[in-house]
Amino acid sequence: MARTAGSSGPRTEEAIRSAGLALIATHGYAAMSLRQLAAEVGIQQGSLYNYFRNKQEFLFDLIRIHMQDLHAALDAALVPEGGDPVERLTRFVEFHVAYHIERPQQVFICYSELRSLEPDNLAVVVDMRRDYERKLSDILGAGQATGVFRVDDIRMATLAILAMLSGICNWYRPGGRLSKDAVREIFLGMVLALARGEVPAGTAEEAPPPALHRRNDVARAGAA
Amino acid sequence: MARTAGSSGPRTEEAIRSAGLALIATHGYAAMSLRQLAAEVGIQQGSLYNYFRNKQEFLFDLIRIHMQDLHAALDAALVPEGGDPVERLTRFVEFHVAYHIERPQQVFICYSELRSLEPDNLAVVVDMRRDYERKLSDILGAGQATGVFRVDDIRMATLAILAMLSGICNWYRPGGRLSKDAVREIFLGMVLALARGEVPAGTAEEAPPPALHRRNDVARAGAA
DNA sequence: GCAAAATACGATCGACTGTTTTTTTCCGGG
DNA sequence: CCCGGAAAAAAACAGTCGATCGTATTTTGC
Repeated sequence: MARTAGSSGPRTEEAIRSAGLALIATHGYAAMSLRQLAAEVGIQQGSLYNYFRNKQEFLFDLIRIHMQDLHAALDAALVPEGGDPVERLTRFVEFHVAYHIERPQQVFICYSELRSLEPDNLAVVVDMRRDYERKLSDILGAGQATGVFRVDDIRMATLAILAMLSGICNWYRPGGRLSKDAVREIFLGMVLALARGEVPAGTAEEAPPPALHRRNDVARAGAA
Repeated sequence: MARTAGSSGPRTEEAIRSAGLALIATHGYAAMSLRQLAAEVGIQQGSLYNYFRNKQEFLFDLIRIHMQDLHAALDAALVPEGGDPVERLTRFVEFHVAYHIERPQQVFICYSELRSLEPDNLAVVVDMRRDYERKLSDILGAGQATGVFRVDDIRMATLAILAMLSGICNWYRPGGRLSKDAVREIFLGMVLALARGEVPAGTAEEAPPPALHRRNDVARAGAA
């Protein structure tokens, strides 16, 4: 036998993609064998090579396409460009949480399988991620300029926010205690609190925050 | 030839452990071959089996021992048990950042290689992590009771804080822009801001926060 | 200095790996 | 109806994998 009845290229390609996503997310790229993947799709292992040149290209495509989709979706969520920084940060957080919570497997792979990418492929993905981070940094910077945000260090705040938001994928399960909407609003509240900074009780709202735990004195102590 | 001159069990064991840590952190558990590990240590592959029964046990020991050390170190950092919640949270954050920033490889493995653990071993590690999380939750709960902390959901705040703190290991490099101490203080400030919650400008400091972005109405909308 | 334990070698096992090639069959457009 | 290209099977390749074994040598305790 050879070509099976009812076979269709695009349909098989999609099946390979989604099966590969699940297998890599569950067992990891290195631990997923192509025989396992083929069995999941219902074809022979050799036939996979009608759809990619090698295993590495398959992983890279999976990651690259997700990152491209992510960028496009974020840009769509952030138009119109106007709005004050609080509103833009709100839109960013609500988008990020909603998008990631729907695609936990892709997100997990994009973080945990970077080490499985060959150097050239890794460089491409790292650049895309840096662009994404910058979009958040720009919002924080704008809010810092108008005074609605008070973070010690914009770069640190960017990384902290992305880490806590992306971490949702590690524990959120549909049907859990909280709905997706609830999780989104709770995390939005925490991000806004973080961005607005420390305002200890008893301080007039327009007064600058006390020096306690603010950096600038210690920040460059160990800079290279 | 057989036993080599100058060979010592404990010394080899430590060499295997540290080489394995680096290899797994770099390439992943599945991608690390025992031949690679043995070559790094400078012994033959079969000799590794004098130090563990199989590859899985090696990974499990690596993770389990780290978690045990982590717990012991945290407990030591949190004594005496007294102190107000802000001080205890400060101690927790400063400990967590300092401890994790010194052991990025262990931390990375403990998060990313959980999927490589066999079910029984995984259950042990998950339990240990839950205990660790609970210690942070208890601090947040105490602060919530006295009113110094105002988070919408203690469980979410626990996960958010741990995610943003542990994320430091993913990007911190010695000799970077910020010293370890600076990173620690900046993240402490962000955690405190997050825990103290949203206090919009114009609100009296003792008045309860406005309902905007607070949960309770929406939290159980999709609960199972 | 001698016996027992510790340590490592070196060869080997069968199973599995990613990949290539050839062959067979089916699908879609003329 | 039929033919070219698409799709999959089938078989094979050369390596590598984790694991086991008997054996040789060194270290250690007495």
